[in-house]
Amino acid sequence: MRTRYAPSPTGEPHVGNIRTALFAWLYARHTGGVFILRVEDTDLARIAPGALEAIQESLRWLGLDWDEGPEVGGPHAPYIQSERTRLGVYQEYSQRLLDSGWAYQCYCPPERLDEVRREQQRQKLPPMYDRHCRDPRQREAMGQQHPGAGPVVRFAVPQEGHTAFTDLVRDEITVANATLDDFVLLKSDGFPTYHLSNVVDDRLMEITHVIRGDEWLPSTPRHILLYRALGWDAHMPAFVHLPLILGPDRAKLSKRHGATSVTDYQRLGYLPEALVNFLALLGWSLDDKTELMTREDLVQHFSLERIGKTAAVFNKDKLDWMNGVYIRGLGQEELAERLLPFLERRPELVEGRPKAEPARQGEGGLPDTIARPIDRGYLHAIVPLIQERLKLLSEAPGLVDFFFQQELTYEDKALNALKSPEATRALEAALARLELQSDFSHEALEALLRPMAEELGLKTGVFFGLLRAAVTGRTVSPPLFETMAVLGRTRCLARVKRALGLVR
RNA sequence: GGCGCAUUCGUCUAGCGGCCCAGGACACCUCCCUCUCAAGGAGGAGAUCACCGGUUCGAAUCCGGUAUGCGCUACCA
Repeated sequence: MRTRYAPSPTGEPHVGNIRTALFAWLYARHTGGVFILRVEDTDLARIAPGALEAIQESLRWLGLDWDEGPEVGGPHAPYIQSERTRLGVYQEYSQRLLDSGWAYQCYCPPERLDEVRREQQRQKLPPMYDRHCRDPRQREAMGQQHPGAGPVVRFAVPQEGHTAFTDLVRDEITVANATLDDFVLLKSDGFPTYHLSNVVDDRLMEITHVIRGDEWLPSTPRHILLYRALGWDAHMPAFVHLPLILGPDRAKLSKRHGATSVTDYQRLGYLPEALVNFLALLGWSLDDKTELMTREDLVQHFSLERIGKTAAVFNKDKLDWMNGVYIRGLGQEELAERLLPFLERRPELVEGRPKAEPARQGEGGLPDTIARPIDRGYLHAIVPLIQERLKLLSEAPGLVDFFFQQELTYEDKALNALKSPEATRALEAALARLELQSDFSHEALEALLRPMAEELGLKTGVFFGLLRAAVTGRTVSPPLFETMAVLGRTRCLARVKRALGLVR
């Protein structure tokens, strides 16, 4: 089996798009086939600088390796369509269609096309090219009228009959040829349109399964017609149209919906393994129960038969949950490593992150006042305390900053809780005991402090809350005794004293 | 406007004629655990299977129509 992912380098790849890559990759890996990356950059106006790199980075980050394509090469190189255009690949097939009468040159200027379209819309007719230049005499006249502009090549769609094909997801699809217009194959700049380049390259690269988004379903009949016109009937690939991914408003997911590019998710602190798992479940399922699957599980179980037909809303809450599950499943060393770039705010450590971009939401890192590089040994001690409290890697700075601050900043809520004679009395008593305590293991601290609550006539929740506020500056933190143990005796004593100083 | 596709809890989905007055997951609610927050455990609420008609002893599952939604309708992919 040979599948391909054929993105257009117009920007950072978006999750809907990369889901298509995932499915094509999964199918190739599942069948022991070949996964190809092909770049469809035939629209000069739309290509974005750096987009190709972003696509490759995204694929790499998710672990979707390609067997043929940019950088790795392959028997059908080049894999970049602008380069193939320069080699005359599409020109050749366009000429072949011209010679066999399946295509014709069209000299209609854009203004005329616009006008025709407007008129059709006014009359509530389907907007289609009126096939003006399909007539050789008209064509010649038009050519003389507009000598400057290079002509485009259009496909001569049969005006009668139907075109049918089988989609592996949706079964039989039939369209009346009369509803198809004479679409452009070769643009006046000499570059092919998607329809031509896609069909030609899929054949030349011996693609067996065309796996792509549902938005391509309507143009598949054109592609079928092209295969036939080129005499490639016997080599028709199987078509697999994937259900679309929708935003919360149920419209096709796009940039309007906020964070949708793969690199955005990376920056926000999602794990690639979580994203892969989540994306695989958008339009595919194994059974009625299984949801957590590693990349290996997915490769092993993936099948075209179990791809769904209905468009799916991207459920961010569920992704967040799944990301938390994967974070909890990480080894502590591993988690610490992955947390480092988010803590130090060293963008170059977040793989694939293009160098000098301004920090985005969730990317704050620890305050600049905290020395870099941060102490790894200390971080390793902290990690177990926050592991089950993280949904996103980017949440770490907000959870651990108090561990690192030299001069603790107190939340208003925490400070207010300390401002009562009761609180002062409790803190003073605790401080006195802590000063005599040398063992700062969490067990020892608990053994020391828990009985104190009763002595002071305070509920443990209240008493521990006061200590928490004094030692972390927060009303919410990891468990008190473990936190104090990690902070250590010196910091704890200093902080309790400082808190007393602030409220006395 | 034309063409195409789709329609099961708020969301992702299971279901391919009787096992389903519909199962799982996220989110939500309650309780348990508990020093806060999480995590975890136990429950709960939530879907007249879009609607109408047909086929059948029997339909979420098959057929037809309707409605709604989405996609496509460029010298963009």
